[in-house]
Amino acid sequence: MPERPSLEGLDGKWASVWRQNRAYEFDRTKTRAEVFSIDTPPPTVSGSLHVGHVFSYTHTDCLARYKRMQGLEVFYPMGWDDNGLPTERRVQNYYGVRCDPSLPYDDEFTPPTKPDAKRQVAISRRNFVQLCEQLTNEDEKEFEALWRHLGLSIDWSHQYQTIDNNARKTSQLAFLQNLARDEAYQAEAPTLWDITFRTAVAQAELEDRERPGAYHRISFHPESGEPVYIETTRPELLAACVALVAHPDDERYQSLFGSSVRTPVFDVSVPVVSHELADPEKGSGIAMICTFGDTTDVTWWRELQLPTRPILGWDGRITGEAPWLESQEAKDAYQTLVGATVFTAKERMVALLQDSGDLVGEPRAISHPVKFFEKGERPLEIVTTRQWYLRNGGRDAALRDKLLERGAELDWHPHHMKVRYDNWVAGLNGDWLVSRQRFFGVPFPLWYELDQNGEPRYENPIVPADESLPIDPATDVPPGFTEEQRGVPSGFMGDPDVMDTWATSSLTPQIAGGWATDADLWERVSPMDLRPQAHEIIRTWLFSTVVRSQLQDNQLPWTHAAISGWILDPDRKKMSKSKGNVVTPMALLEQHGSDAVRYWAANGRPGTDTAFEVGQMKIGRRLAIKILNASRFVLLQQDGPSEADLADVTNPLDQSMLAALSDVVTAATAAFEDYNYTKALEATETFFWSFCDDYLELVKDRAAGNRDAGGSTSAQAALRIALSAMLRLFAPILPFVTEEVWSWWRPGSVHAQPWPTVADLLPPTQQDPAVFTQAAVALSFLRKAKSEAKASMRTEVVSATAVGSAAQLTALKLTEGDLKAAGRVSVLSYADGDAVAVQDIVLETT
RNA sequence: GGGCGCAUAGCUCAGUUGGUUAGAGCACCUCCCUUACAAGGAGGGGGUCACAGGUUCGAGUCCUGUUGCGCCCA
Repeated sequence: MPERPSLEGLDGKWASVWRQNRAYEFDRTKTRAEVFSIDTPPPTVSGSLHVGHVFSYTHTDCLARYKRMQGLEVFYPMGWDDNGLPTERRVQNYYGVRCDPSLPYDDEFTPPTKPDAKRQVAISRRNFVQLCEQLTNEDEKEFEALWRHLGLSIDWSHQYQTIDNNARKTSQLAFLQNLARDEAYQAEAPTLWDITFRTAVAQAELEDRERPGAYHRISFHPESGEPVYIETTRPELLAACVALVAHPDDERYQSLFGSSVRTPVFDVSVPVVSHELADPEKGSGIAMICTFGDTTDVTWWRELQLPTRPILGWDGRITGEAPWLESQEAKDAYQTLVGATVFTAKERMVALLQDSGDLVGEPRAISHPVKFFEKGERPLEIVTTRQWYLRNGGRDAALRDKLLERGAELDWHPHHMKVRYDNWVAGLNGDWLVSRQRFFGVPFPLWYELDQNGEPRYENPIVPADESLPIDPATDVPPGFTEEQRGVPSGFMGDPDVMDTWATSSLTPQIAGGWATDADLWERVSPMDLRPQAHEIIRTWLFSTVVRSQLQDNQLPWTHAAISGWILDPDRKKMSKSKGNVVTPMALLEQHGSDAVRYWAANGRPGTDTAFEVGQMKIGRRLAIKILNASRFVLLQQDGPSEADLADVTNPLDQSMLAALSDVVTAATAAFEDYNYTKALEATETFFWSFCDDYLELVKDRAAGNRDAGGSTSAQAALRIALSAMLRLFAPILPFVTEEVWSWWRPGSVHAQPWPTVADLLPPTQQDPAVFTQAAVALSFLRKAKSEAKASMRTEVVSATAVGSAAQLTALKLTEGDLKAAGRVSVLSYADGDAVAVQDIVLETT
C-alpha cells in the first residue's frame, strides 16, 4: 500500500495486467445456462473515434462486469464494421484512388504519396479491396487501444471483422438458406438509386431533406375542349409521363376519368385515372405520373398497372431511347434532352414548353421534402434494375405481425424505445433491398448461365456448395465450368453485386457466436442475452437482426436490448464532426483517467441523451481519489485479525452501518438487474460519501483502540467488511481504482469476486440503520455550531444537549462514546424533542 | 402531418405505487491546514417544479389542453 496513493499510471498498469492474464477470456466449457452473452455492436471503423463510442460502450461494460460478478460466464466479443460504403469512400479520399473493376490487378501498386481528390487514380477491384483492408486494420488497432485503455472487459480472443472470412461465409450461407427457403428473391423493379454512388439504396438508408423546387404549370390537351393544367416540380420527366391522376372524389375532374389527353411537346396519349393518393390540395389537384419521379409514382404505376417509359439512366442523365414517341417533332424535341443531367434537362424542357406555349405563367417557387441517400449529396432518382430482396414483412402481413410479436417479447431498456421498432415495422412499404452495386463488400455467392447470345439467365442462379464458402463469383468458377467460359456465350458470369452492409451486420450474433463455423460455441451462447446499441439504429441494425433471426431460427436473437442515448455538446446539440465540437476520446482518458470518464458515462441513464460535461469527469476523478484515500485509512486500522469476521461486529453503530450498507446492496442489485447502472452507481456513491464523512469520523477514535478492545475489534472488522463490499459495488463502474485497492490486501482480481449480498453484511446481532443515520445527524449539528462560530473542527465542546423522541434518544445513547469523541464533546446530556438535533452547544473558548 | 421523449436551483440532473418543510453534485459565499484525503473538509444562500385547467383531504408526481426543445417516422 503506497504512502500517498494516486491515480497516476493505474489505467496502464491494470490494462496490461488484464491483458497478460487474459482476464476476460470466455470459458467455453460453460453451458448456455451459465453464460451471459453479449452481441457487441461492431463500431464502424471507417469513422473517427468520438466520445459517443466511449459513452455507450462503457454502459455495456458496466453490465458485463456486473453479470460476471454474479457468477455468469460472460461472452463479450468485439467486432469491427469495416464493410460498406463508408469504408469505400474513406479509402477513396485517404489514398486518392477510385475503383475501376475493368482494370487488371497490379501487384506492385502503391497509392499516390499526395492524394488528390480531384484526380483519383483508377485501380482494380482487388487493389481497391486491399487498400480497404489495409486502412481498416490501422483503424481497428486504434479502437482496440482505446477500448483497452477504457477498461472494457472484452474477450480479445473473440474478435471479428464484418469483412473477414467468417463474416463472409456467414453472410453467404445465411443468404443461400434464405434463397432456398424463398425468403430471398430477385426482381426487376423500380429502385431508389443514388446517381453519385451509382448504387441502389434501401428504405432504411433514406432521409428526407427540405429542398427548394418550383411548380411548373403545364397544359395537357384532351381530344376536345379546354386544356387540363397540371403542376409539377419535375417537368424534365414529361417524356416519361404515362398518365394523369386525380383523387376519385375530386369533382373538378370527374368528367375526365376514363378519357385520354395528349402530352405537350411529345404528343403522347395518356389516360386520366383516379387514385386516393392524389392530393386535391396540392397544385391543381391533378398530377402527371412519370416512370419514375418519386415513390408515389411507383405506387401508382404498380397499383394502376401503367406502362413503363423510363428516360433516366444509372448516371442520372436522360437516356437515348424513347421508342414510344411517334412524331418526328417529338423525337427531335427529345433529342435535345438526351445526355443531359436532370438539372440541364429541366432548363431545356422548360424552354421547349415555352416555345410550344404549354408552360403557363412563371414557375412558382416552393420548398418541399426530397429523398436522399443518407450518405449522398444529390437527390435520389428511381431507375428500373434487377435487384435482390429479402422478405422483411414489408409485403407480408403475417411476417410483419410475427416481427411485431418478437418486438413485444424483447425486453427493452428503457421500455419506451420499443415504440420506435413498432413504428418502423408498421411503416414498412416493401421488402429489404439487399444488393448494392459496389466493390467492397460481401459478394452474392451466385453465378448465372449465359445463353447463346451471352445474355444471363437470372431465373436459375448457380449456387456453390456450402463447404466452399466464402466464395467470390468474380474469381471463383462454378462447378462444371472453366475460367475460359467466363463472360462468353453459353458460359457463365458471376453476380456482380455485393450485399448491403446491413445484410452482414444483421448477422452479428451468428458471426460472433460461430453459427457457420463453430457449432459447439453457437450452442453455448445463442440466443444471446443482450444487444446494446444506440437508439438511432433501432430501425436498421436492431430490426434487421430480428428479421434474420426470425427467418433463420424462428426466435429472437437476444432477450434484452439496452439502448444508449447520444452525447450532446453543452449547447444540447448532437456532437458531430462538421460542427467542430468533437472531442478526442484518448486525450480525454489521459487527462481525466479512465475511471473518471467511465463515471461520467455511467451517469448517463439508459436511453437518455447526455451532455458532454468535463465537470462530471472531475467529480468521478475526485471519487476515485477518495476511494484510494478512504481505503488506505481503513486498511491502516489493522491490528486485528486480517480476515474480518461478522461475529466480531458487536458495536451497535458498526452493526447499524452494515445494515445501511446492506440496503445499498439490495438497491444496487435491483438496479443492475434492471440494467440501470446509473441508479446502482448513485446508491453506492451516496452511501460511500456518508461512510467517509460520518462513519469514518465517528469510528476513528474507537478503531484506533483509544477505548475498549472489543469496540476496536468491532470497528476494524466492520470497516473491512464494508470496504470489501463497497469496492465490489463500485467495481463494474470504476474497474481500475477498485482493482488497485483490492490488490493492496486481497489476492486475485476484484472483478472475479462474487457480487456482494445482504448476507455478507448482517452480523449475528442486527441493528436498525437509523442508529447510524441519527448519529450522523447529531454530528452534523456539532459541526454546524463550530462552522458558524468560525471555529476549527478540533474545537472542544464543553457541553451540549441531544434531543429527540424517546426511541431516538435510546438509539443516540448507543453511539454516545463515538459521538462525543468525533465531536470532542465533554458533557452530553439528553432532552425530549420532536426530531433529532443537538442544542445548547457550548464551545470552548481559547 | 403522425409518434416518442423532455421541461425541477445559475449549470448538469435525481425525485419509487400521489403523502411532512422538493433533493444531490457543480458553480457561488463563509469558515477550517483535522495524523486517510487541501486534487481535502465543515457550513450557508439559492427553486411559483414550463403554462392553464381538472381529479383528490392532499399533485413535481395522475388526467386534459397549451407552449417550447429534441428525436424518430411520413
